[in-house]
Amino acid sequence: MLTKAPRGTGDILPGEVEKWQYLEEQFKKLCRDYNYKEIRTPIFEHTELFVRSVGEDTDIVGKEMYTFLDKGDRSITLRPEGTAPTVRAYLQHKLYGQAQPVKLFYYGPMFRYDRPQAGRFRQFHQWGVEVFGSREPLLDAEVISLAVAFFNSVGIEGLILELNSVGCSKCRPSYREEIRKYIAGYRDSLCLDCSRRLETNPMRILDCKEKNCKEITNNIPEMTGHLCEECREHFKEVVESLEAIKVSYRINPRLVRGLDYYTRTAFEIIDPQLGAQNSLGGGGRYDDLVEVCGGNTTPAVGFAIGLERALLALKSKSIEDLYQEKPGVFVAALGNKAGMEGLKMVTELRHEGIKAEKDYLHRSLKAQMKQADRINARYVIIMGEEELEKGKVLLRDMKEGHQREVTKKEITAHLKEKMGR
RNA sequence: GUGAGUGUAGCUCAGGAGGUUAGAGCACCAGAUUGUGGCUCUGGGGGCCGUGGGUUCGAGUCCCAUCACUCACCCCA
Repeated sequence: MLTKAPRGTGDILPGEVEKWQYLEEQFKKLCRDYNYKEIRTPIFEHTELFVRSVGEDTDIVGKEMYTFLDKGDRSITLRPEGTAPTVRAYLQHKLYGQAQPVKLFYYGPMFRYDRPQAGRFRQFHQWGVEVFGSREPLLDAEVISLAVAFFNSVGIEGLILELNSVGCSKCRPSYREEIRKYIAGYRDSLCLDCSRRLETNPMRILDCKEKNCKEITNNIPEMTGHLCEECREHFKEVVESLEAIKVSYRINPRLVRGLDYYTRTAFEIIDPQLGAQNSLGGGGRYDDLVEVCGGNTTPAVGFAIGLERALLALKSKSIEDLYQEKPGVFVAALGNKAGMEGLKMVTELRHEGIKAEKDYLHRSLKAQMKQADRINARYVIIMGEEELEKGKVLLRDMKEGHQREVTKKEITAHLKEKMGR
């Protein structure tokens, strides 16, 4: 236990972390181009925030939250998602007073108490964007296109964008009733979860993977046919906008997201090559959430992408494809006196922006050469007693395999020129 | 929370239906003309056999429990 990370968590080690850095850079760059500003919120919040916003009947709130009492008897929850905290911050700092719409992005760890499996962890990382203050369908298209652009920019291919409209507080209740009525006759044939859903959230039955439930719901009228005038128009324009900017999509009338706050647009990006957890990201519109959290009516739309899953989809790509190790210089010093000179040398080189390393284990020259080779050193500076007495060092080109004497004074300038800096 | 599978060296794995000091490859360290990398050769260090019980003269091997990992269900990123 002492030497084991808790279940569902893990360390990101050198060799793997470079991939993370690569994805993080790409995402930040993209957000800058789309004019989104970063926001950083705490990784824990008052439990109430998630219960109210994500929804009492959702799996996240019902069974997946890391909740505890702090020493002041406050109920605290490690954030299971990023939208609610962003909404909270938006209201707390009165960001509605800024130029509209407010376009934000975030990145960080999220926590859900779930049984781990491929692509699912208890601590995982998401990044997402949230836009407040516009109900324009064109904005939905922008948000979706940003998610799609990210996957394109890092070379993840073969994804499917699924799209649906889940209606609004005006048209959804009647659709819910419709489902209830339709299914009432089949009540006994439903799976256990679904008979519960019939009461709590009938729309989720559409999403059930049980064979029986699927058959029952097969002929249920679709949500898209029950949208109110405004929602239907909105959905139509989202679709048209996506076509206008050439984002391909697939309408899935059964797409129902697991968080209660979604209205109208709901979408998910799926990698069919992945296992059971194949959703790389998803999001949608949540026009009522800000109000639920105590603010004025403020339409909003956003998405979240799972980093671990993006990495899974990227698996085929090797680190070398994404990340080039900076070539450097290895200083091989022989003997104690030379060792000190070696330290001075690497310090000087580093100050010049050249990657430099030396030996700290009093190893033989042979071993030091091996080390130099391993860290991909382009040059090795060999300093022995003899050379130092003459004020000179040996400069070895590891790639060409030859070496020559250079005076110690001019070595830095020399390398600076050679290493292109 | 439910189900199935798997836990032997840093990594990937061997260990015939229980029997001596638990092996290999890779990695690591050292040496092969005591100042020169990659290739090769030689040697070396490393293992509470996940943990705890039990059966047995004897358990890495059989039984039970437990923990962890993996995959799936549920749900989602």
